[in-house]
Amino acid sequence: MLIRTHNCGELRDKHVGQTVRLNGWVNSYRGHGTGLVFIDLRDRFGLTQLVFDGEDLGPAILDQADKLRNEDVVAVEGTVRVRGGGPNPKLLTGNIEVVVTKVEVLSKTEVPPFLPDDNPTGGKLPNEELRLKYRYLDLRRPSMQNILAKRAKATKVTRDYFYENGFLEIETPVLYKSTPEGAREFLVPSRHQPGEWYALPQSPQLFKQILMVAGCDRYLQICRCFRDEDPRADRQSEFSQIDLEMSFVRREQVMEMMEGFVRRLWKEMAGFEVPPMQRMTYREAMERYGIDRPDTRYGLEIRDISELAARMDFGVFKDALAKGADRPKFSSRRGVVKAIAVPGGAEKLTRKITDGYAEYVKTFGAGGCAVVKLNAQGVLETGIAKFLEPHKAEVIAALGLKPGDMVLFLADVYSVATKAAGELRQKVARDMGVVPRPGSEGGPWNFLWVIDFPMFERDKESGRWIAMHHPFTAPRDDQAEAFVNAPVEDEETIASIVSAGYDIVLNGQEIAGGSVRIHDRAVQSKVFQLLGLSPEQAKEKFSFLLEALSYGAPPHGGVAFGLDRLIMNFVGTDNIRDVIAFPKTQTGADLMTLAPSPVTEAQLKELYIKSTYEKK
RNA sequence: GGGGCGGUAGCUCAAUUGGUUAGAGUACCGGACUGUCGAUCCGGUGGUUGCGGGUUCGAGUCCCGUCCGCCUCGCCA
Repeated sequence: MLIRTHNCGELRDKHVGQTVRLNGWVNSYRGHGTGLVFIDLRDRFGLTQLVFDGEDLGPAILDQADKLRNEDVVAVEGTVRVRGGGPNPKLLTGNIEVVVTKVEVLSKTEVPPFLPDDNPTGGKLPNEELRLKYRYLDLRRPSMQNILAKRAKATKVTRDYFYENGFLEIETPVLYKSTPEGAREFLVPSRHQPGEWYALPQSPQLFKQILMVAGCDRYLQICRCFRDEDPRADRQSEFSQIDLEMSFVRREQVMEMMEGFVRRLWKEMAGFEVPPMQRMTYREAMERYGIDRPDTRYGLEIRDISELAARMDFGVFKDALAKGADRPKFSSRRGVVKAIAVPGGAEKLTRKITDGYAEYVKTFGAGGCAVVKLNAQGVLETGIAKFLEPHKAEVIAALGLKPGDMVLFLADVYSVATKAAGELRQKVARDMGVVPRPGSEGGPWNFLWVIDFPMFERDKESGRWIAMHHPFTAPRDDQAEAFVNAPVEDEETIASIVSAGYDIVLNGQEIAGGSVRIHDRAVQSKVFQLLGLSPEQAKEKFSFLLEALSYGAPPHGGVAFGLDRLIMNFVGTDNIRDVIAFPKTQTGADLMTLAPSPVTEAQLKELYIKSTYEKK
């Protein structure tokens, strides 16, 4: 084999005159019959033009060139020379070409179902289903190679940063104990213990805490996590986290370390200097943006106008406000009226669009969305104008309205109105064109800490308390005493306790989340009590952790970053499958390997399993 | 589990109100061509319209079911 001396992206003017060997794939063939053939040779480093020149070398070399087709794998030897037909500025190697003297076909290809071309004729890539089936062909596209390279760089920067800061990279088991709260788990049967099962970890949460008890001090892992829930455009059932944990810290130390990491990562990946990150409480985020991961790159903030709305003679508002009126403020079941003022919306948001909003908010459980315009003459128009008219001055003052603005109203219980308003705000922002392009295209990267999450929330179905983050999340340091002393039935106090948790939000997307963990047994017992776990039940589920914590646990805390989402930001895609080498479909299938697939009866028998699935 | 969109040549798409032999570009095959770089020019092969039913004189088109993919609600501590 003609082993390469260079790759296909590195030859320049300075190599002219040298004899070189290149290996790669035939990217395109441009023939000129009996005399001259051009072939672009591709590897992941670039393209180099090869020339088969009949004048210099006689017809034999052209016979060989004629046999080559797109995606054949070849090795060539030849001489570098300045291009005879002028340079091609589109290629890094565009000043030179290699005059081929020897060709070796390393691997002849079948006609591929599609060519790995980032700019195919017609401008559209083959559909994703086909590209996933032939993933190895799709990954040959330069842009996919670029993504894989960026991902590799991001994980290297990650390891460098945390290694420099004293973290140990430690692997934790993939076959693990089932702890069935949280996401649905993937299960793996045990051959040695008939009827018993492993679970694949939703995250290495408990192991990393135990590593702190084990004296590892600082732990890092770039790990695979598994959650058997329906995927989305930005979510796979099998995904990667940058997972870490630190000993002898409180919230500030973890946040400082994370911010340093984000700063380093963005500098190296995007050349962007991350400014000091602002902090916002969960409550403020919910009030102003209706979501716990607010996109603060634009305004359109949500206002609570419940008091004003109560005085309006409008049935929809009155009915909503009557709900749970005796409940405390921010109670999820207390009625509220929320408003979003849209500057310039009167003109831009047509009836058709606002009708669409009414439909849109229904998907989040809201009944609809009332609309009013303040026209260019300063007159309230359309929708519910007549109900607002008697309170016009107050409405204008409360929402800071100017002629030409529009207001969208949501009236419902707090949880529904807030969520619907938050989602609607983002949709309106897209429609109004006020969302900046992602940072990879020059727009701002907007980082934000969200802190002071409630420790507990009521489960929608059962009505029981559930941990908002997970049951090992500590209360904020100044809240621990009040928490331990609060009676279980003291709804208002329990609901007001905030945790020592923190999320990093980037442009409205949660990219990391974590917390300081409980290392105090009184606090941990109280959490279990609230969650309705008896000491026996807690012991059965988490005995290994509780036992570990009882043998000298250092105060500790940690965080996990969603690696796939980080990479999506650096490559500028909104499709998570683009940043995973071998992704799965929405039904968890791998279209290349055709997993999942049936297994033999013998395999099942060995695992003491019988399938009850019946073929239709 | 619910809602929406899609599936026509290897690929990207078209096909009037249900109406002749389902077309185009590209890929592929053959031919021409000595400076191309999305090469060009000429010719050709290529179809179970995802699958199964139904309505109709007639179905790519309408109806029912089903499979697959995507988006989304629920779900994702």
